Amino acid sequence: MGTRESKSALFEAIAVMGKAFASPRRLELIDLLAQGSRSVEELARASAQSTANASQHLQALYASGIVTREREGTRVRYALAGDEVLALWLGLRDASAVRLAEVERAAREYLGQEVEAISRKELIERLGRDDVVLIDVRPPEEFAAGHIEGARSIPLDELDQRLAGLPADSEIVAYCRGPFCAYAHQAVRRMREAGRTARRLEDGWPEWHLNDKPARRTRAA
Amino acid sequence: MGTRESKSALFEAIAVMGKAFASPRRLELIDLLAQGSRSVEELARASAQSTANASQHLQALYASGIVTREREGTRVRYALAGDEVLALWLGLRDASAVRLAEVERAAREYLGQEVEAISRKELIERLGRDDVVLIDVRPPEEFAAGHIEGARSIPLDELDQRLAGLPADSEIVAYCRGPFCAYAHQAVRRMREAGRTARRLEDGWPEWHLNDKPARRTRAA
DNA sequence: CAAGTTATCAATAGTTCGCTTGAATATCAA
DNA sequence: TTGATATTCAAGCGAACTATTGATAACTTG
Repeated sequence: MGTRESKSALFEAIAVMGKAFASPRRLELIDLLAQGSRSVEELARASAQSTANASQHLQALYASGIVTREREGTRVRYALAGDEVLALWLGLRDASAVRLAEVERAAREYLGQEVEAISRKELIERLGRDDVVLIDVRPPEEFAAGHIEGARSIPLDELDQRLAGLPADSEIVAYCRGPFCAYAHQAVRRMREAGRTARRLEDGWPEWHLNDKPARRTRAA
Repeated sequence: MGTRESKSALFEAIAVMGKAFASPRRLELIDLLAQGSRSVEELARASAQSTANASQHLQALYASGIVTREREGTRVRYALAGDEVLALWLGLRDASAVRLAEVERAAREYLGQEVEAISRKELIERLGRDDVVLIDVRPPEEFAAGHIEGARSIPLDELDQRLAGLPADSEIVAYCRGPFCAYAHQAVRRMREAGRTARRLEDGWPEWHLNDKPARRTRAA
């Protein structure tokens, strides 16, 4: 009975997950978790908020089904709950960039001078021909948690010192956390200043990983 | 300058769209709009809320880039802003069903006794062989706004009277707004009670429409 | 232009949210 | 057990959100 009641109960239950995406702080945590699982303290540090606050948000994310958690000795490791959730976050991010001018504007300001990008498809081709050097400019922990096959880890901090070790005659492609992450942009700008031929991959690791799946989703998103 | 500031500005801007999905009432409006565009008053009536309240929520959805609107004489017609937005809503709905037991429970309670479903793929095959009768049991306005090619509009209200007009020897497949919409379930139950062979389509019109697109998304979701 | 519809606005009250601070708890290592 | 580290809990307060009500504005029709 109570058709009306149970219908609104359904929307209320779905909104529990929706609320997870309603706070900038939580979105930043989700974005970090899209790179791989992390402890509370790491997440708090990387997102520049207090541990207590990060912990609260992470608990909210846990309650809304967005993340899983696992105790590891004295720390607790949080991770995205699954690829549907990752797809949802990327979808929100991209849809907001399309529909909200303010997102586009903020992204442009944050990323600085635009640098030339290479598509996923072209990268795959050229990797097959061994025609390009692919570098992952994210922090080493994120590389360790997962990276594009064939990439070398060169964290942005170390780029200047390690640039000499890269072949001078190949084009270099840098990637990082995603299209709204500034690392690859910065890396490419620095390499070009140093006289190298460099571009950034249009996407980052999460997108690569998601699109690399054998059987895609059955239903939307 | 202000790298930190502009980064948080970016997440704040994205959260503007995220907030749209944080309220059950708004989700219900989005779900209705997934069937086609509607005026404020229609939406208010269909979701059993006051016009003023629906209007407020619709304005919030407009501000977050989820919907577009257009004045039509004395009324204002709202519509989903695009397929990315539709995909986002379907993704949230499905992800919440996977990750939140409460959503599953509420859906089961709302839908009542489960009825046998037919997959999209099988339906396409059998439609090709003219082996099945497909009926759309949504309200007529929704059928008019878009429907599966080859379907006949038989609103649930009229099913009992019009059942006699359907061939007695074919299987009948009913579809409605989506997997969480009760119309198709009810239709199939009634047809079976009347001695017909009937199943429901696993998805509804929005999913069909979205998956029918020629070139799918470039990036996630 | 007057009447009727449809949509929005404005003000309010109750509720929830978000961040801060300081204390409490859990685990590990010595 | 004690100390150290990582996480969570609890309380508080201001801000933001939500639904309600009644008034107002926009548009169409007669």
